[in-house]
Amino acid sequence: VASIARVEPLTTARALRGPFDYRIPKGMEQVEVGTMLVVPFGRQRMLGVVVEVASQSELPLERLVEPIAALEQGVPAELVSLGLWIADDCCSTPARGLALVLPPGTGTARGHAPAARTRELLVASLAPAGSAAIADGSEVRLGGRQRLALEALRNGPATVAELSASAGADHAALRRLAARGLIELQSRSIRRELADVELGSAGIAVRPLERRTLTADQKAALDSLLPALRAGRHERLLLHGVTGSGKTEVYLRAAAAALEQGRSTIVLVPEIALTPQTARRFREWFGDRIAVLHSRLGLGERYDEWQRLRRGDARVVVGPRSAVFAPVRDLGLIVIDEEHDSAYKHEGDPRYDARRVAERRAELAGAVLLCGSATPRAESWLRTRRIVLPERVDGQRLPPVELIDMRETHHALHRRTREALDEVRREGAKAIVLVNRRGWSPFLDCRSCGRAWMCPQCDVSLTFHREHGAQRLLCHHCAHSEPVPGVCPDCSSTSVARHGAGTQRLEAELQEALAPMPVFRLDTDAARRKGGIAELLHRFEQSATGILVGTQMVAQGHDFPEVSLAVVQDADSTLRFPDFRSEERTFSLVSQLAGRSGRSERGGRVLVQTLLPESSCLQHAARHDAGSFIEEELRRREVLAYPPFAELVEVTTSAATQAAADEAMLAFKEALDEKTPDSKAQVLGPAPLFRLKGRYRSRLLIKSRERAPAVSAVRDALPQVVAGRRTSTDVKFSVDVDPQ
DNA sequence: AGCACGCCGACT
DNA sequence: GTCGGCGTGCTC
Repeated sequence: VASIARVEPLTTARALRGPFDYRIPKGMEQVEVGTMLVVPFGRQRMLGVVVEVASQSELPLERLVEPIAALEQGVPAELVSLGLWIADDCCSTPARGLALVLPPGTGTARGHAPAARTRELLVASLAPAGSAAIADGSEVRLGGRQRLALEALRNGPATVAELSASAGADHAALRRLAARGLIELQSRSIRRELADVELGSAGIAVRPLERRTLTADQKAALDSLLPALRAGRHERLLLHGVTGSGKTEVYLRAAAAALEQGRSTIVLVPEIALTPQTARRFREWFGDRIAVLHSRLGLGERYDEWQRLRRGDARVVVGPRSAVFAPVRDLGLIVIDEEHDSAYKHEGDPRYDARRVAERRAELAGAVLLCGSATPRAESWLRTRRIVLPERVDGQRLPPVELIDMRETHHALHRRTREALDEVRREGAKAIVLVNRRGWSPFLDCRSCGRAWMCPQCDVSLTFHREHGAQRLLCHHCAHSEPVPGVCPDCSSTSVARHGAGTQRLEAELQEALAPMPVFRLDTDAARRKGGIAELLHRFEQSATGILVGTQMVAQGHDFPEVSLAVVQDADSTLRFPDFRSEERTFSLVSQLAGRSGRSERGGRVLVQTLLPESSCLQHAARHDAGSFIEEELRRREVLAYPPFAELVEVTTSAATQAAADEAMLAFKEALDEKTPDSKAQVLGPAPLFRLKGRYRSRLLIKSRERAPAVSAVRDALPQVVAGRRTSTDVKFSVDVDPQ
């Protein structure tokens, strides 16, 4: 009789090694893999997920306790194993892996799932005794952290999370302070913030499909998928098609074919902002069998969509990377649109890659994986069967790309670029200008003593921002912001110089130079304002003429037929990045932007400003030759033993001091060496990383021919160091398998 | 991660 | 003596 439930408690602790066994009482029916249980755990009660149901336990039965309750809503078993696999694959914890697949609204909170739109927050405030204690500190004995916490609270109440960031005070320290009556702790119920705006390009009209019949290429692509789709056989396919070659049409037909077999489809897009427009295309075909799933839906909405998918009412889901965890019934197809996009990599713990998760899920479900891109990753090119869509559906040619040598120029825009923009104005057309920097100027210095303005929390220079007359210096890595200096604090000189040009400055300069043509700015600062991206793009589309200035966002997925000129202001900004993927990224960015131009009747052109016009990735991009670029890139990576010919695992430590970060890293490296005495894995570093949000960091890179042994060595060494060695408590480890 | 236990320095 | 910070160990 199966009466034991193996449960993973939903806690983030690294040192905790589950699963833990619980005795299922007679009355508690329907406990299966995926059931969520409220269980007693030590002195606490905690939410956990059943990962296995067994008839026996290694522990004597009388040591086991019974769950307190079972939640109504659980997780499909298929997703439980996917979550646990991610935990392993990314060197994370079971709880964090499982958190990815839980029904919406089921946090990692203790107790029971918050059904209401509230969450509990522990808020600390200074008690009268505490204020007195600060006034004459000598009267009370306090630890360093406690003193810091008390002092921080003088500015008003704060949450535990805030205090641990500012004063390093943890729950335990605060509870002791509370026990002594120096502070008060209150559990405050706060309303979960709900997205009140419809996201994405709500206002943008969908152009009717030019053609509902497939081109010969599209048909060939589809035909090559159908056998596997109909047989329920796992297969991977890379659809390599230039911008405008009709990849979406192939996705639609493939999803329709899956649906004919009674099977569901997951469609992944790189960004939430791209969800609505893709969802709309699919809705034309599939009506209300479409669901949309992303983190900015309100909790209620998200829960409803999740339920519709789980019940099988909706059979096609569109969303960003997290939609790969959609609880669909009978998965038959996963589509990954713009598969090269780095947004598919999740930047929190676990640092999963939705493309890899999709591969795994499709494989387990016997589903077809269909990836599409105009600029595929070298990895996919090498490992996936490929089908080419060489022509644009409208029969137009790709626009000519011109590389402009910036070595002789001191302006942000070359004379030829300015002339081309002026021509756009005269013709009443539209242009897109890609500027890879937010703000006005990326750095400031003092003309007389050379002082540079840096962030006090991070080792980066502050960016000068100027918008609507307001000026600030901002750090792009943390929330730090300070007023613009009038004089240099070191030498009292009043001559402070701003260097370089960002989106704000280009916007202002173009506004002046090209008046009365309207200039629209698209970057994260502009997107945050009311209306957001959608409204901005709508205004650009509605305008008869105009310039769209912005960061990478302008290169993505929005089609404007009247754009006849695309400019990359500084193509080297991505190339200068010290990273083996920088060439691929640059190639892709230039190609994507080129795809935005030249759909107009007057044709189009692309200008790429660069200090390195002879660089091979720009040369290939100028010829629209993705194939040769990738082949060359693959040869280079093979020689240097980079992915896909090797696997990289990046381990980072962070701490309040460099010494602590380094020490922890050395301890880890020792533990790792013990795990892999004879391995062929190469351990590079540790090397210090630049300081971020007040935390000093250290980085270790492990390079290995095979992924599994490297990952498992790291996975074994981690808890040993975290739990065993007495590295100072505030050291944090972070592991990134296959960093982007 | 939480939570309790127990060691040991600091102060009555 | 006692108070309280801080290190250590455990959770089915």
